[in-house]
Amino acid sequence: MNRLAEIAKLAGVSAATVSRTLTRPELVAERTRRRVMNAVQATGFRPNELARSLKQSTSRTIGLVVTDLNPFHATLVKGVQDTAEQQGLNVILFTSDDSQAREHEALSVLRSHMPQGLILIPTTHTRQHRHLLRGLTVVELDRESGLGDAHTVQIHNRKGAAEAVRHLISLGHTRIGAIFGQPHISTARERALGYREALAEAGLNSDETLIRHGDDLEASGRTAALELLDGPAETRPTALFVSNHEMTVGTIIALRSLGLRIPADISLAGFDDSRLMLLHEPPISVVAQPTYELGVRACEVLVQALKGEQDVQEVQHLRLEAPFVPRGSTAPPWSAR
Amino acid sequence: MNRLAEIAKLAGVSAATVSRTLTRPELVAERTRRRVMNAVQATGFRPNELARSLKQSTSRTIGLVVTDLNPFHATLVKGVQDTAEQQGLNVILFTSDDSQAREHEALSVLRSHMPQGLILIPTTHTRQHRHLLRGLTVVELDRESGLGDAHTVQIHNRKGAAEAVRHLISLGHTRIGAIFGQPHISTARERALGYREALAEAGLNSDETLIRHGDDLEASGRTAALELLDGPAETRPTALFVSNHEMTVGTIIALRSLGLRIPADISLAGFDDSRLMLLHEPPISVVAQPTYELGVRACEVLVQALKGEQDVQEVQHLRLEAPFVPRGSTAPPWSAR
DNA sequence: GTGAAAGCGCTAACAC
DNA sequence: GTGTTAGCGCTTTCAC
Repeated sequence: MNRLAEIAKLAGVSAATVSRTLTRPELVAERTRRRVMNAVQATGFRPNELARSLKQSTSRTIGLVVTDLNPFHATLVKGVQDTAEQQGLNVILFTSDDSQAREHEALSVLRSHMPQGLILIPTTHTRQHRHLLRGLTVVELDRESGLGDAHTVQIHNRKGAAEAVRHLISLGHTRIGAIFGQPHISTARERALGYREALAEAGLNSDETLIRHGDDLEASGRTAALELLDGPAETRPTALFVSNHEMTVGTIIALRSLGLRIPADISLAGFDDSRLMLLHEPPISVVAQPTYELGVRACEVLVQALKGEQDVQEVQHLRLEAPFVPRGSTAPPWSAR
Repeated sequence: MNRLAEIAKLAGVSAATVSRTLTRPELVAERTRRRVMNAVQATGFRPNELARSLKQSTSRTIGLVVTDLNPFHATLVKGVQDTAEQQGLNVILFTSDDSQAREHEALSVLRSHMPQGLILIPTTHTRQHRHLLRGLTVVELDRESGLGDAHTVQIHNRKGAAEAVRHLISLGHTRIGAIFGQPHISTARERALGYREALAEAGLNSDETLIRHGDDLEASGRTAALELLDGPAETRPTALFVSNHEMTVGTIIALRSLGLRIPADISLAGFDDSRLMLLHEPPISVVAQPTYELGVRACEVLVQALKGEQDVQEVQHLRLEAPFVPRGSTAPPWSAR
């Protein structure tokens, strides 16, 4: 006998009535409802989600695919999770590591779980996995893949980057090195645009030899920084703008290994705030993403989209502010002299 | 028509044969198998996990309940995730925030998903949720709740803590303040034991006024440190041992606000390594947990337990080494003078 | 307002 | 080796 039937027997009603009591209590007479609820509470019964989802052809589950699980993503995930829980949604988590195979697997597995929707940090492979997203409500988080029908929740990347670079320029820097992520990722592209925009405004022409593209991981930040600083002090950059957290960490390590003092020998502006950035001596100036809120908003957008499913729903494109926070790591050039 | 039946029609076989081809291909004739696989590949078919799990009364899913989602947990989760994926297991993630209600909800929801097993950072409430774990293979990670039938994967807390304190003693410290988590949590208790053990070995009697208990969050570390250092320099501790990462961060912040230099004015030994600890100036001496590996091992223990389900299986209790890593934050007392 | 019955998509006896 | 059939535990018409 299935579990629902047990409760039914206990309460002296049919299985259908138990089900109704649990899902649409207004359809059930007050007295019956009470009897059923008593039986439910006494046994600690909770309907089998799998059976329910199978029957309804959709689950109370959403997928969350992140590209990695560093502190930035952890905060993102927490924002999504907390919000999802409030909505009675469960989260199945995947990490794509920016890999084609893993993203494919994640999306494929996910489909077989009939999720209500999906929150996804897209990768450069997402477009070719388009078919795996068919019929799913998708919210792209942090980056965007260019798929027209997905909602997006991002920050003002260009603006944030421009602010940081303007700040460096206002301090008197003219040779500002930059380290971005891979150019086919939207965040990297937009942040690079902001960098160029700020330079152009100031009448500085952007020198391509001062630009590097890493892969958003610490090691590539280190390598890129070492390359940028591999030259005589007279010609090398007097400031660096690094466009994500991990690569900023890599840059800090590189600067140490070169014995360069921040900001005396070189100014550093990073991206993504963290306690590391805050507690570093000196504290690192950063473009501070509202990370937790990004997660929350992504989930909210998803929930809203799921609710209004019937209506002709507008695709939402949210952009949150990511203010530049000047701290001790940025100072006028040659301040050591 | 259900999706399996579609494939069946396409390949000119019955649904059962498609199912067999996918789950136990050795039972199907070579030729048939090829025809089925063609149809499967052509359509990108993947069986509905919900239906499969419902039928089999168990899913290819495991639950993962963490107490929070800070960088330490993120690494733990990543270890679990990566390993689970290799085993074809999906992870449903929950955060209990050490709250009774949230842990209850997490475990209750989880049950309704018929997971194969559960990896759990237990809380002080876990024992009273015992009934929600019935029939589930459980691996307790990081801490232990004392439930006899759960596997556990932890570090040598006592040993790690003792090493750290011995190091401080060997530097000449005799008044060593300590900040632990709540004493009803196993890690806090064990680390406190290690602290006392090291003091006892050295013939130092442990002074209860030098001990504080926080809640493993940053703010409580800050508060506790401020309390411990609220006194004349002559009587206050010359070194602090803080038994988790977040509270160590809080302590660093407290020391800064008091204008105390590390290690000149006070030595600091923390728990849990991170880039923050490493890049801090000076780098913080810590008991370094093998965090990622803890996650991996927890998942491995779970998988192994699931495999050997039939046999009378021994309950596994793993303890990994957490070596103390001395760095610049610990030095002889009064080294400033 | 409630019950009977069908069926979500799959797997596993059991028959052939 | 393969097909037929029953059923996992629930929800949802459709009757009454």
